[in-house]
Amino acid sequence: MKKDKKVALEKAGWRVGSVRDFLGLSKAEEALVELKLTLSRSLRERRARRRLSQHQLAKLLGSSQSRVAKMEAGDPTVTIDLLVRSLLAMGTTQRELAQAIAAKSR
Amino acid sequence: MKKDKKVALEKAGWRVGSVRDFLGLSKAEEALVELKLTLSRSLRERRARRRLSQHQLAKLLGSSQSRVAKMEAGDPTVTIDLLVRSLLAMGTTQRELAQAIAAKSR
DNA sequence: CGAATATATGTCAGAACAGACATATAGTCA
DNA sequence: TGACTATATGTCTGTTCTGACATATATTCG
Repeated sequence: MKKDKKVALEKAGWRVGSVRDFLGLSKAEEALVELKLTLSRSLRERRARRRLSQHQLAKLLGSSQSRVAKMEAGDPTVTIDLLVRSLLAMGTTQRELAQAIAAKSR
Repeated sequence: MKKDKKVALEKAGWRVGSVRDFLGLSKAEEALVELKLTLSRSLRERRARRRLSQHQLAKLLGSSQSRVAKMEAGDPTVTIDLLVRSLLAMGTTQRELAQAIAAKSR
């Protein structure tokens, strides 16, 4: 894992490799966090492309500005579910979603 | 989406074929259900490929046989988060995940 | 500077989900 | 048939997530 990424993860409050005693799980957790970051960035990009404020997007999603901020910040309390639902609600297709995930967004 | 709507949808048999908006699902909800089905299938395929029983996989994931069954059945109580975490725990890479999502089935 | 706007952060009650367990169903084989 | 194995389904309870709210921190503009 790259240093800046690890810093970003720690900043977001993640404790990598601490939970279960299953061998591959810490690696899986890492992958999960990466995926979340990918989706976070994708969400922010799409919002920016539409020139929506967090407040406007929140209204569109039936959520709140603070939660949108947390989605984009990769906050640990935000699930992939919420991120994906938000992306889909913005009109992202499954294929586009796949592309975003594949690209890992940089 | 409301849970009772999802339940009603399942009762109507949406798992077998194309998901349509005959119950008034929005495009985003439709896409979400499709995505979950895609991930469900992918999970089942990967488990089958490894010749693991649901019980074995459950133990590997730190979960239970019943939850694995629900994951594969696309049960409404199963989130995308759980599906993705399971796939990643099985060693699926982000790129492979993207491919699975892009393919939609198969 | 102060007002306006956008974004970030912390907290909390209620809602949704998780694993676990019991149990049902289905297939296999002796 | 009955024992065995795999999978499906229903439900419970503790845990986690969510939207909402308050509030802090930019940033812009007059």
